[in-house]
Amino acid sequence: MTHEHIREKVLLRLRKPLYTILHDRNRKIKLKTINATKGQILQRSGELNTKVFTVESGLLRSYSIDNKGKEHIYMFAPENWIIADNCEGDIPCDLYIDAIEDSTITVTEKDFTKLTSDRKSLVKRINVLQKRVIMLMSSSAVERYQHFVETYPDIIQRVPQRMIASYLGITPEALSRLRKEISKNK
Amino acid sequence: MTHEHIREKVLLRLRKPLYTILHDRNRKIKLKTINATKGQILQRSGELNTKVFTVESGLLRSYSIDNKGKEHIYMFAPENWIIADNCEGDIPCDLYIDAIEDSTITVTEKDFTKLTSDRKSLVKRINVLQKRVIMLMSSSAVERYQHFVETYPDIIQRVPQRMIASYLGITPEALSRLRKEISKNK
DNA sequence: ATCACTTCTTGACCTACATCAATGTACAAT
DNA sequence: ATTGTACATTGATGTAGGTCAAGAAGTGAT
Repeated sequence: MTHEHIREKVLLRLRKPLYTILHDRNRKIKLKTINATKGQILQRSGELNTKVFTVESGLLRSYSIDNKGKEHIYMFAPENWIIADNCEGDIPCDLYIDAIEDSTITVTEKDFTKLTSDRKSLVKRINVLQKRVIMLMSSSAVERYQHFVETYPDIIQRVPQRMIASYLGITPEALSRLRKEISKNK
Repeated sequence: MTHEHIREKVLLRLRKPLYTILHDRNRKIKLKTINATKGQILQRSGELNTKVFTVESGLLRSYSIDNKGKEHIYMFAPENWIIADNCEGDIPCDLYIDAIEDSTITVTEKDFTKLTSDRKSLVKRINVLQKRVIMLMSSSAVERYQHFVETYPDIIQRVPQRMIASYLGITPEALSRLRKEISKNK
């Protein structure tokens, strides 16, 4: 069974009905309280999602699935925690969110109009960190290097390699060898 | 030479004079513009620091130093980026910040009084992520596990081990073995 | 009670990356 | 020109943690 097959299988398992809305506390500010049963999925990677979940009781988690079908948990959210994918309204999410225990959750919509430029920069920063954490957990050194090169092509020119290595979480020796491999395969 | 010795040596190298203030643009809002030369350190780990650096030109980096004296770069900050340790006013910083190139930087004070509860939660989240990134880069699986147990003792009771493993970035098998080791050494 | 299902554990083996040590290379200071 | 210093590369070897496969133990459904 190839990685593709495993991934397919895992993703299939995830295609289940979405949560049901049990109670509309206040329509005007788009705030709903829902109950989710253990295992229920609240959000899928790839969806355009603008929801923020506040856990009243129970336990949620957010996670990504890598190209081998392996889950990587990004965050647990017990009582009083807020959990959401840090994607903007028109960008597909990276994360799945589901319930580890039966949970009661308040759902609100992200309000992008209310974002001050100051808060926007915080949100952006969280975005970068989210990607970084997921990368560190699920990608090889080669993948992390290539992602870095694509994302910050200018930085590469300006800092010594050993600092790139230090950013990627590997040794300068490993980076040197990995670059050699990459250039060989072209 | 032991790790302690190496660490001492590295830390010694870092005890150099702080930056000098060249220009006070506006005292009232505590905003200063400074020039830093390549290699100059703007902030040290362990300091109580409430400064935020905005890079006008040049390139800064923030990094931590682990218990073997090894640097781990947390972030590069080229032109127009903001860089700061995400510590609160009365908690010592985890990060060093220095200049990779000669740089011009605007320095502002963090203003905790102005933090809305909403923004506070974003800042808190960044804090958690910062620790997580540094952990993933510089700590072993055992250390990450122990840190997790200390930080979220309740979560441990509520989720299957394989999810803890998935959060830590290791396999369930590895976690099982590592727990065995830890319990053996007690 | 039994079956299916999931989780945890254990063993054997593998691999990505680390460590250590040597060499090369560029460039700044004298 | 020469020496020093920081950086990159390469080789030999070590190791933390991954992979695969096989139990064991718990748990819920029939």
